[in-house]
Amino acid sequence: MTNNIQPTQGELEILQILWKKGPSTVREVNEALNDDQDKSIGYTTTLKIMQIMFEKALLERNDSQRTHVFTAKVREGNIQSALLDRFLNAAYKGSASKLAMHLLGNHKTTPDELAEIKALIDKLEKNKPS
Amino acid sequence: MTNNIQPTQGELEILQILWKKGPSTVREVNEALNDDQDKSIGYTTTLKIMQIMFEKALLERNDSQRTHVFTAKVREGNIQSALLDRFLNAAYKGSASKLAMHLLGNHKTTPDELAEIKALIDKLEKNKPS
DNA sequence: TATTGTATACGAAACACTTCGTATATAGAT
DNA sequence: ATCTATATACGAAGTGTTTCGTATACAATA
Repeated sequence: MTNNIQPTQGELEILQILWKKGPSTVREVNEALNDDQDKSIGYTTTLKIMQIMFEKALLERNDSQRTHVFTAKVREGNIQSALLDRFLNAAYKGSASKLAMHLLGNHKTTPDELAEIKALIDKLEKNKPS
Repeated sequence: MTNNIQPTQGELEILQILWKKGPSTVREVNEALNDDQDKSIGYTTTLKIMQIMFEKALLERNDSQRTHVFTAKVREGNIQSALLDRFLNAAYKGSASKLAMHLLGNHKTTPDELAEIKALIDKLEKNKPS
């Protein structure tokens, strides 16, 4: 049940890094966090959050070496879908089409992406012939 | 600049009610909150949050009567777009098409809605002929 | 073996949101 | 004028997240 998982903002940032870079040490994650933008986060802060994430079972930890290596235990797509679900209900009262309209209307999407989405819609329309 | 506004979960629920029902008293909002689902929120809790929202300029207040009447000072679409923006960056690293794929893939959308979205895509494609 | 650098563990402070108890004001009925 | 019901105001406790200082462990090296 990945539905109940609610990573916080900080946790999500760490997950993004682990999803992108694969298994990493605290130091690597911390440096990646500080690479981003203008932020400056202390090493022990990152460590603490990752420890909490480990307790919450968001991360796996290999502690066979002195320097532990952490891995995201949850899948990117799963978390995204769960978060999307919450967001859709909280902000759009469940109206997926309204969200889609805002999404496509407000953000520059490349022609390729538009085509991809349209292809998906076509597929959905075929599978569900009312 | 409605971009900086970050209503909390509780604030958003109150905004939803005010958007739907229009100007309302604290009691009306509180009752609407308690109608929803299985929640049970005290009157003073609702009052406190609405007072804070007033301080944050999320709400307008007519206190010419003993019973104050509150109105959402922010537009539904504006808040939704701002929240969507944040969410898109936090959870999808800005990939609107990936979000769209999840959205359409995971949620039952009616044929009408799909058609509506497709029409929007067509329009976008015409306006931006690469 | 003693020193140094770097790792994790622990605990507490800072902050924000939510919740509600209690105080106070006021309108309306007696 | 007093009483009652209901309104807002205020303050503080409970909870969760983020932040980091400090303690402790340990490996490598001098």
